[in-house]
Amino acid sequence: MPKRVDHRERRSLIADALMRVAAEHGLEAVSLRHVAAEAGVSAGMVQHYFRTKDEMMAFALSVVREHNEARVTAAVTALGATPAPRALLRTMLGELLPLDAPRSADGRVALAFLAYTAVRPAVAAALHQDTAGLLAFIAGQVRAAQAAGAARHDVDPDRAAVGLLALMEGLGVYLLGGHFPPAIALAALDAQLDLIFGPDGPVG
Amino acid sequence: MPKRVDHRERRSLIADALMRVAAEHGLEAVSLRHVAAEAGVSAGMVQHYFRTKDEMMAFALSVVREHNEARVTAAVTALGATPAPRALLRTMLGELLPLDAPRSADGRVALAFLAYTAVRPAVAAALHQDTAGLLAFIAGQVRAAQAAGAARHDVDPDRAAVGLLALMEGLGVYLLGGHFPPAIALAALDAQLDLIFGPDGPVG
DNA sequence: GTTTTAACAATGCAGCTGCACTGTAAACGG
DNA sequence: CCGTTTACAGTGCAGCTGCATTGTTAAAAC
Repeated sequence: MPKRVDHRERRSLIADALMRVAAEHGLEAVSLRHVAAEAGVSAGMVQHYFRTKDEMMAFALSVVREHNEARVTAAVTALGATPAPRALLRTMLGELLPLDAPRSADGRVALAFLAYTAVRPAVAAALHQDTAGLLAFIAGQVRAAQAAGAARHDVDPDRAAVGLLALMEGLGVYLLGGHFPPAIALAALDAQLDLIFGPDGPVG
Repeated sequence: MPKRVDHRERRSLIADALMRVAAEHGLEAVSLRHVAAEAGVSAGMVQHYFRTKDEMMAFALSVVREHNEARVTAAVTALGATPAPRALLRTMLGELLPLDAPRSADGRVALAFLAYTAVRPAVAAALHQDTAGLLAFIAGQVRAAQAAGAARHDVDPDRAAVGLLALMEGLGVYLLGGHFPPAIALAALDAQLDLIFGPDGPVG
């Protein structure tokens, strides 16, 4: 072997370039040569680390998922040991919203992949797991708040979880499309939390 | 002139073919020749009615918007003269969800265009108008229900409208991705209406 | 010190892309 | 009857696509 190289590092380098291209020009602008140019490497090198374009796309999708997961866990752990469910959800869902440039770039890539996987169902399995995990987590938080008397008892935790997650996704889509500014999205998120936890919930 | 032809009809024919291609294989599979083959016409004819591909894409986007608008107005007018706000919104938002094959196909195209316009902001102006119109309409319905005592008074109509529309959009995205079945989406929509109008609103 | 092998780089190729261009047939105005 | 105009069909072309192939270099294994 020559200079042994960290494969993961190179693949991440390429995937980052891919995401930059996708965030700026869309997924259909992603080609081996474009990505290679963006990464500042030769097209041959890209082919060396990804045997096919599909393999590269799949890896990039997994990176997007890891970004989101890292964001969620970072936001959650930053709140300390036993945060109030409402504050936890507000932080978590707010973190997933494309409210600044880096999250907006990630969001555009994620949206592109959403459209991508909607047409290639075989690739979408991992996304389903993420959604299911988030739903279970959110529902658990709502249930915990109900048990503590900090949420309305006439809401179904599972349906509320679906509603909360879908609301966040929809807000993200509209934000990415520039349909309304971030403040509106945050206000809608808080209003939704008010509806579930009551207007007097901890952390308005 | 030879046989005078209805331009709009031909353009619609081509746009329909484009949407079929986009719904099945994504927007990146849309090419002059693919669309022409799907429409059963020559590639030269497509070029005759659309001078550039961008012009064709823009027209197809407008067709998607018209589809949605037609669906909304049809659903609304079918409810008669003075429907209850909650029933109206339930019908309208339910109609916009990709719950069956034709709406799913339209939804996939719409999602593809969402990702498309997120990267080409210049094309998105018309979509903003649609969103603004829907938001104003929904907020008006919530306000009317409040005035009639048929909705909670502690909800802000504008925020509720944003929440309702974003919820619907998010549910649509998750449905298209196959993240959960239609029944879950409808349950979440009804639960959300319960939160805004109270569990005893007309038409459960 | 030789052989093997990983890490690239470069080239080539068939196929597709949007688009310009040319050709042809037909209906209308004169 | 004729020229203009519209509605197509067909061809050609430069450029890009993914991918296979073929180098070339250099570090590791023996």
